[in-house]
Amino acid sequence: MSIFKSLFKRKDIRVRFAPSPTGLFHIGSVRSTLFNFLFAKANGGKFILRIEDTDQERSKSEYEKDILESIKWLGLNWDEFYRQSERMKLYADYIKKILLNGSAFYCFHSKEFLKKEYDEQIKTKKNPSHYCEFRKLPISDATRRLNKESGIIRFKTPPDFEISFIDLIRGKINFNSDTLGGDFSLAKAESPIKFIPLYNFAVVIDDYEMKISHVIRGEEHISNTPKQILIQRELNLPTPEYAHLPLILAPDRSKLSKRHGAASVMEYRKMGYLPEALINFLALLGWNPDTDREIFSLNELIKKFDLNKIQKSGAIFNTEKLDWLNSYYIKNMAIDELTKKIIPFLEKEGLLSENNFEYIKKVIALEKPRLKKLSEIGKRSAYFFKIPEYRSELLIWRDMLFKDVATSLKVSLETISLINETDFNRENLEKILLKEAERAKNKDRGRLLWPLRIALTGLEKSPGPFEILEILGKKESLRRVESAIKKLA
RNA sequence: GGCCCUAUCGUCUAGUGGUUAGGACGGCGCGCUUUCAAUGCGUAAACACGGGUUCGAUUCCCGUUAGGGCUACCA
Repeated sequence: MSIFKSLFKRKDIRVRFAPSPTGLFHIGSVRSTLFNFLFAKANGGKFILRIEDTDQERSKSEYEKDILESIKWLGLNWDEFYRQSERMKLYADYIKKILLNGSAFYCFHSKEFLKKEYDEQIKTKKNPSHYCEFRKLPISDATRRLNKESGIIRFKTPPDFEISFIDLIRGKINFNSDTLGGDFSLAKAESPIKFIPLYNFAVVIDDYEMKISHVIRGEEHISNTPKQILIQRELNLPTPEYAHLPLILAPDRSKLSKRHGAASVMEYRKMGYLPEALINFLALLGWNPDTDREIFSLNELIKKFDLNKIQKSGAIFNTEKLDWLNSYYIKNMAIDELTKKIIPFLEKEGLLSENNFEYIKKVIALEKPRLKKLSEIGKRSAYFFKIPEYRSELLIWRDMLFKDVATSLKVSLETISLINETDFNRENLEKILLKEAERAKNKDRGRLLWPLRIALTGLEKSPGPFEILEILGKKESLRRVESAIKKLA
């Protein structure tokens, strides 16, 4: 392809993400959204969000809200927005057209009849299919009948017809029309004038009307593609380029779903994952940027993105790597920004009686390197916001006795109380306390530092005592050491 | 069952007709260290199987096996 041609083509790139609002915005959907977004941005094209809400029974506005909110939170903003329920007239026009040109017809078989036919086919080990005898019913007769009962508009699937298309990720894919299940449905007809389009039909119309150049969607849609191509042919519409993304799998290699724990984006948000971590992780799941790097911002992903580097096989969603990326982004986030993001998590646990931003900031700075998720903050740093509770046995370091611990704490208490408020910082505290610790038996620093740290935190595992002392301040620190000594008496 | 898709360490992946098959997460070990992290260093770990093609296949072809998707008046 010449440079001229490729530059020319780039102008017309239009892709879409087309969710149906029948459930929460799922991790698998994030990757579809992301790859569409990246492809559009990488090629100077447009990213379209289309809500496929033709199924009135199952579509819920709360789900649409969840989808929009999730996409915004991830920063994958769309250029154009459509809702299928607002385009019914358009579909009706196309339905009339396809009816008129004779490639579709009204079917009046009842659901019961269809079910019976299906069961019979299964029983006799035939492939389920419905080649409908209503094909021959004249439209005028059908229209009359429609005044009394509803019908279903079906496509006249041609027999033994080869359909093939090039998938940008997988190459050429072939289907025979005989394997499509017969005369597949296009729309419901509730009256001679009221039509409700079904998935395959609405998709074809919208992809055409929205001038979609590339359909990038999940692998589960491969088998819908030949049906859509058939409809395009009868309506004389161009076929877009197709790229079917591999699925995201649960650890047991099945399709990721709710039963594998959290799956919706908002749940990940609640668990304290950062959008940049989620995006970085999902981008690298089933795609690689041709370098050994692991960390990519959204803009870097746009620069690197290439459909050809997408994997063909499904990828398991591996929480450990997500956690690693999340902790990376937490460690590298500016402290003010991180503090703002974490405050709601502290509030949720009722740890913030007053919002002392500078104090919280110091705490966050200290916990930053050991945080995998924002939601861990409460458990880790509660002792900064309330008096810790713990068993006195926890104060014991190795083979120390209670009286040794009491002595050790008294040394700490005296040492600390000698330091001026103005010099009460980690460097000074470390210098002076370590000097004191050197006097301990076997020069075992733990004899002084372990009981001190427990007195301050009540926790077996925590950051070092010097930093904690500085943040807690002289007064509060002394109070906690004193109360530890009392505990031992 | 039928149709379709897929197959490199446990996981995400790089890679080539001839490589010591590379990286990352996780694991393990060591260093630092009062504990926990962070961090540095090191280490174990893979070409699903069987046929071809070829001087030579992890790489190309065919089959087997395994996994997945679809098989609606859902999308």
